Order: sequence, then structure tokens, then C-alpha cells
Amino acid sequence: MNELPKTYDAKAIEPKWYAWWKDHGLFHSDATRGGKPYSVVIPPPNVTGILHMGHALNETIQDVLVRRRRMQGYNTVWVPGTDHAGIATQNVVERQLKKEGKSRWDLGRDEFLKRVWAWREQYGGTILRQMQTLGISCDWDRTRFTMDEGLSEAVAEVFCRLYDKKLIYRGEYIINWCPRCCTALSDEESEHEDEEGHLWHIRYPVKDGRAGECVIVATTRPETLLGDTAVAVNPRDERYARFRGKTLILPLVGREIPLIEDDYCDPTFGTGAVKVTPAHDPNDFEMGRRHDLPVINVMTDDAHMNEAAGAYAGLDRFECRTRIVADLQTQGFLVKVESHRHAVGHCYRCHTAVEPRLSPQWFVRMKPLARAAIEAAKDGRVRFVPERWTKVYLEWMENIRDWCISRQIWWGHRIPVYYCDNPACRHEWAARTAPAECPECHGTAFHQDPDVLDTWFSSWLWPFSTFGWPREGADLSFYYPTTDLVTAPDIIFFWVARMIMAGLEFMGDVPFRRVYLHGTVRDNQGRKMSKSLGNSIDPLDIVRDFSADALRFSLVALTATGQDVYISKEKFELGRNFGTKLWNAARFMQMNQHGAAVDVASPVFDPALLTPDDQYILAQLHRTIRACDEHIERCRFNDYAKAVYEFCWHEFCDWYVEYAKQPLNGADAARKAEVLKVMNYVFSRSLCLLHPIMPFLTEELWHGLGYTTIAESIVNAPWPTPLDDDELAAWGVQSAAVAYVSAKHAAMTLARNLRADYGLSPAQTADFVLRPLDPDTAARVQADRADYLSVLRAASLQVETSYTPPHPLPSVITPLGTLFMSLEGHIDAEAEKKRLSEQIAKAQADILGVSRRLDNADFVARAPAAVVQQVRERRQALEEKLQKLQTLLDAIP
RNA sequence: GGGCGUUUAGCUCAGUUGGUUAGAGCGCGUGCCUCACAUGCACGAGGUCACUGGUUCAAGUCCAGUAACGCCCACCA
Repeated sequence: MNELPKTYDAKAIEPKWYAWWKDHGLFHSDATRGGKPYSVVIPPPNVTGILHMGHALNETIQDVLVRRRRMQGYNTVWVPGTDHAGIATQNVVERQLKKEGKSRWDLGRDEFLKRVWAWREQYGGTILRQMQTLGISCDWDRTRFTMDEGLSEAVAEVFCRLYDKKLIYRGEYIINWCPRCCTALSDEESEHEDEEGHLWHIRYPVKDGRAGECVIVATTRPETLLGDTAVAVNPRDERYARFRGKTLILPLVGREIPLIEDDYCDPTFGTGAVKVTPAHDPNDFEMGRRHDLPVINVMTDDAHMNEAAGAYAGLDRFECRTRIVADLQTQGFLVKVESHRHAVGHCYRCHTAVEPRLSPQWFVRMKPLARAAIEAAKDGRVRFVPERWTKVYLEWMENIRDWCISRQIWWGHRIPVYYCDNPACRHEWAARTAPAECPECHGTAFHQDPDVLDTWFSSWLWPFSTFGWPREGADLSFYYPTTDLVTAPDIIFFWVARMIMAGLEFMGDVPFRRVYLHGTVRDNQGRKMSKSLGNSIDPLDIVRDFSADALRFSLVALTATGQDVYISKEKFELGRNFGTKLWNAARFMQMNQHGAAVDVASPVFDPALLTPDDQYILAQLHRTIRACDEHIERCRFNDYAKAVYEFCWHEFCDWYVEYAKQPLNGADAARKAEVLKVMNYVFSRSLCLLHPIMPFLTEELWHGLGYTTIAESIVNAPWPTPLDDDELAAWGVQSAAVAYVSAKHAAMTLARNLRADYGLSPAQTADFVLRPLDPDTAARVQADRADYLSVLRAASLQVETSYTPPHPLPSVITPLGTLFMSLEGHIDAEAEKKRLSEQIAKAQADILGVSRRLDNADFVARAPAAVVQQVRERRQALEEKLQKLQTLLDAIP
């Protein structure tokens, strides 16, 4: 047992313990050891990611759950890893290339991929290292990457199974296209944002019509008119009845296009006439199909106008828009411009405005997969916390659309589909491993699909691919399904929902039993933390300036279940100060036991030596253990943190340690030993309760105070078991001790106030033994703060009624009574009579109010018995108080 | 256009299945460098629980409506 230094040096201690934990394999998991499984997979951060507050919150919560289960003796596994993050990572490396003046095309596919892997080798471990400074207890031996061999095997397996079941198909549809990343996106990857745009009203002349005869259409994207192949109106729209079957002339282009009728058109919006551009709008595409319209794509991959745009070819889409509007204006086609607020999709990776575009892509048919996933949420096999997310999940599931899974990038799992190049064969097939020949014609001339899969196509397998699927094994059968998933709600569709579908489809069971969705970390103004806003707080800065424990404690304590949390740097003082407090409490204990061994593993208390204060702290400890268990079970982590905080600080340090100073400095060796026993028992269990939130500090104190007799590391120390009142009574802990101490506290407060306010000497108030006051002082008290008298009476009543000493105790009642009487002897009889009368009136009114409730048959019949009992007790207390007041009043001459 | 969340002390927020006198941290005021801790100790001030109506013996809590702020979803050009 080394002496603890005066200050806690987190910067040295935290890395020390983390290395020690890893060296001792304390986070290692082994399915073959059996027991009750508790398993969690981390939401894999992007391999390009750097640690931010969201990660810190997310991972701290998981660590709390995992560490507690480990202490409870579960066979615990927590799988860490990273996601290859297709587009994001490719973007990073492309930016790097750009600095060298090159593009990925200059390198070619193979060379480029080598560069990405090299990048990943060099920087890909960054976030994992950063995560370790938080102290999280993942089993690092299991670290996975979504492009590891095994996980890639899982991806190919899943693709082929779905392909064979015809749940994967290829087709030409309008998809969300990011012109900057040059790839298709899924619907979820296109983020809608309201923008202040315009609605341009454009005149489309009627062919061979009367002079000036035209149909006016309204559009938000005038540049797409170059690809128009029709104008549509609602068949019931009388305004356009006379144009039925006519042909219109496309402005600026001169192309002849038909006027068609389609129910899609809403006569109340705009002019009721819609320009139809099948290659650039999903609705227009559908209309084009219904009416067999030609499809004209007018844009290139990077959203410039192509040859089909004629004179506008080569222009950027927005430049083109400006030009088109100007030309329409000068040529008299522009009728008017309205401002118009509408939602525009943006790429979730680079925020470029998405261009709806006709393109051949791969899709997963989702409805068949969704069915089981809907059931699983409805029948509770998967539970969401907070529960409201169930509805959000179901809403999405029930309206699910097919998932566009192909991406026109290079970094990712390449689509395992092959095309035979033999012109006579042209066979297409999916294969788990690279084929040697075409299975149809046995030719060796074939090529693989150039696209890669959406990065989420590997993430949705994470809960079982990380345990070795598709291969069978002890890990998979023992740890799957995982127990809890902890994540933020923004990936509920991207990831959570899809994992549930994949788990049910490929494993036949849900991937996790419970999903806890925590809030978003925001800055003090409620804005999302982001680099561009410059408002982000780097968790590593907090670790440096405070400590990882302080970071963790503050985050957990400030985050109410599922609510967003607003953070500023000062808020981490909460955790730091708490850590300091505990550190000092430990130092105090160490100073007082002088290296003596204290039995903390299984102490036996002597009921004859336990004072009410000892009993009180023991009772409160067990109350706290119970509260912690309950709060963690219900994902109320802030309540859990506050329960430990409140107990350790205000009950243990402020009350018990202060109380203990007397016996510790006293001559009674037996008492002293007993107090140390109580203290160490309480403190060691408190450290256990706190360990899931503050792992480093608790480990340091565990060793510093010699608690290694319980367990070599607090990581494996047994989680405390709460004792109920009967069990505590067997130890000599009376439940009435709690009432006694709260009354004593009230009495002490009064005594201190009197001392402070009226200059009473310590001798007069020490141990509550008050000498009779001299008349002058008593008069001053009376004149200044007469209300003390009534407070004193209330306190003395409380003491008298709330505690029956189990054995002789330093009396609280008698000294208070002495104090009371000493003041009583020097009061103005008339004023006191008036005061007492007022008090009596108040008490009577209170009794009346309480009685009214008790006289109410409905209340007695319908309120819970415990509540009625409470009210009865209150009435009785009030009546006793009234009686005492009456006695006092009568005593005044 | 749908759905959800929030509104409680000067600030940031807790408040569980309705139940005795609505809590915490920070800040503020007063007194303390008391031999674990000034990153501290003790005491204290501060609240018509957004508004309106309803249900109930009882409402911060449940219901309906209103307002403000925020978030998510959505193929009205």
C-alpha cells in the first residue's frame, strides 16, 4: 500500500492502468469459458474518423454496461472495429492525390486501391487508439474491419444468397446521384434540406396553334427542360381540355413534344401543367414509362450538360440554369418567377446537391426482408429505449423502398457478379469466390461488375460477421445474438433497421435484444458539434485538461435518457471535482489507518459498536446499490451517476467522514477499528459502483487502499449486492438510524446557525450541550430572529418522534430541549403567546386539511394503502405537535 | 404535408406507475485557508412547473387544445 500523493495525476495514471489491463488480458473474452453471455458490438466508427464527443458518449455508455456485467460475472464480450466507409475514405485519399496533381484515374483501379490500403495502414488505427484513451474495455484481440477477409467473405455470401433468392436485382431507375463523388446514393444517403428556390413559369407554345397559344409550366429546375419529352396535365383539368392531343414546341430547343394526361398532375399546384423529363426526375420517369416517352439524359457524371444539351453542352448544371433562364427571358418564354421553398437532396458525405438521374444500378428488394423485422419489433424480441423509437422504426419499415446498393467508386466490396464476354453466351452470375471460368460456356473470358457495394452492405452484417459468420463456431453460437446495442438515432435506418433484417434473414434471430438510442451531443447553443462551425470540443482536449474519468463522468451525468446533451468545457469540472473529492477521501482514510490491514473482503460488524451514524451509512450504501442497479437496468445512466455522486460526496464524505473524525481521533481503539472497518467497507463498494463510469481513478484507489484482497483488479471485482432491511438488521443496522441521522442533521444545523449568528461559543453548542443563555443574548435572539424558536421546536419535535435509540446514545433530544428552554426563559410572554397561537392555528389548519382527506371516503377507499397510512401518520404527528404547542402556550403565565 | 421532442430556479437540466413541503449542478449571498479536499466546508436566497380547459379524492406528472423553439421523415413539378 503506497502512500497516495497529494494530487491525482490522471495524465500518468490513466495510461498506466490501461496498459496494465491490456497486459493482464482483463478485457479478453473466451466463448469456451461458458457462463452467462453478455455481448455487445461497437458501432464501428469510420476508419477515417477522429474521435468526437458523440463517440465519447456512445462508448462510455457501452463501457458502463459492459464493465458492470463483467463485474457481475457474465462472460462478457465487446467487439471493437472500424468501418471501411467507402465514399468517405475514397474521398480522403482522392484529396491526398489531388495535392499531388493526380486523380484516381491517373493511377488506375489497382494502384489506387493500394494507395487506400496504405493510407489505412498508416492512419486507420487512429480512432482506435483515441478510443483507448477513454478507457473503454473492448476485447482488442477481436478488432475487426469491415474489409477484413472474414467479413468480406460474409458480404459475398450474403450477396449471393440474396441474388439467388432474386432479392437482388439490377435495373435502370432514377437514383440519387452525387455529381461530386460521381456515384449513386441510397435514399437514406440523400439528406433533404429546405432551400429558398424559385418556381419559373415557362411558356410552351402549341404547335400550329393560334398566335401566342401556349401551355405554361412551372419548374424548379429549368435546365432540365433540355431533356423534356412531354408536358403533362391532369385529365380532369378543364383548363387544358382544349389542348388534348396537341403537340407542343419545347422552348429554346424547338423539339416537338406531346401533351399527355396523367393523374399524377396536381391541378392545384403551379399551373397544373408539368414538364416531363424522364431521365432526371423519378415521377417523370414513371410517367414516361406509362406513356412510353423517350428518355433523354442531358447531363454527364459530374453534372455538366452533355451533347444532348446542344448549345448548352459543357456547362455546369447551375451555370446552365442561369443561361437557360436568361435565354427564356430574352426570347419571351419566361412568364414569371416566384420564390419557392422546397426540399433539395444533398450528399451525406460531401453535401453537394444530389441530381436525380437515370442510371443502371443494383438494388435489394426490401419488403420481403422487412416483414420479419416488423414482427420482431412488434412482439418485443427487439426493444427500443426510449420506446418512442419503435414507432419511427416501424414507420420506415412499413414504407420501405428498395435499397440501391451499388456505388461507382473503387474502395469497397466489389460486386461479386460476373459477365461472360463470349458473345454467344453473355451469361451473368454471382460467385462467392473469384471464378476460373464461365459456368455456362466454360469460357475464360469474363469480367466482374466494376461497381462496389454500399458501405452499409457490410455494416448490416456486423453483429454476426464479427463472430465468424458464415463459418460456424463457438463465438457465433455463444455470443449471438448480442445483448445490447448502443447508438445514436441518426443511423437507425442506415444501420439498426438493416441489421435487424439481416440478423433475422441470415441468422434466424434478432441481432440484439435491446437498442439504446442516446441523444446527440450539442454545443451550448444547441447546435450540432461540427468542424465547420468551429464549435466542437475535442474529447482528447478534455482528457488532457481534466481526465478521461472526468470526461466520462460528466457526459454520463449530464445525459438524460435519450435526450440531447448540451456541452461546454466548464461542464467537465463536475467530473474532475468529483474525482478530486474521492481522491482526498481516500487519502484521509489512508492517513488514519497507518498502513494497518483492514478486512474489506468480508467484514463482520459488531452490533454493539455500531452507532446510528455507522448504521446510517451502511443503510444508505445499500440503498444506493439498489438504486444504481435499477437505473442501469433502465438505461437511466444520469440517475445512476448522480446516485453514486450524491452518496459518495454528500453522505460519505460530508457526513460520515466528518462524523468519523471524532472516533478516529479518540482513545477508544475498538470504536476506531470499527469505524475504519465501516469506512473501508463502504468505500470499497462505492468504488465498485463507480468503476463502470470512472475506471481509472477507481483502479488506482483500489490498489492504493489495498482492496486487492477482494480482487486483483477492480475490473474483476464483484459488483455489490444490495441487502434488504432484514439482512441489514442482522448486521445490527436499524432502519430507524436513517431517521435519527436526518433529525440530528437538522439539529446540528440549528446549533451552528445559532453559534454563527449570535456568537455563542463552541462550548455552548459542542455536542449540542447548551448552557443556559445569558439574558442579553437571549434577548438579542428574540429581537433579531424570533423565528428560530419555532424552527427549534419543529426540530426538537422531529428528533423526539422519529427515533427510538436501540441502545444508549449521545442524546440529541436533551441538549436541544435545554437550548429551547434556555431561550424560552427569556422571551416576551405576550409576543410568544401570539407566536404560539399562530403556530397552533397553522397546525390546526394543517390538521383540518389532512383530516379532510382522511374523512373523504373516496380517498381512503381508492388511494393506495401506503399513501393513506402516510397521511394518517402525518395527522398524528401534527396532532402531537399541536398538543405540545398547546402545552407550551399553557405554560406561559 | 406527416411524425416526434422540448418548455420546471438567473443558466444548464433531473423529476419513474399521478400521492406528504417540486430537486441537482453551475451561478449568486453570508461565514470559513477547521490538521482529506478552497477542484473545498457550512449556511442561505431564488420556482404562478409555457398557456387554456378537462379527468381525478389528489396533476409538474394523465387527456384535449394553444403558443414558441428544435429534430426526423416526405418523389407536388
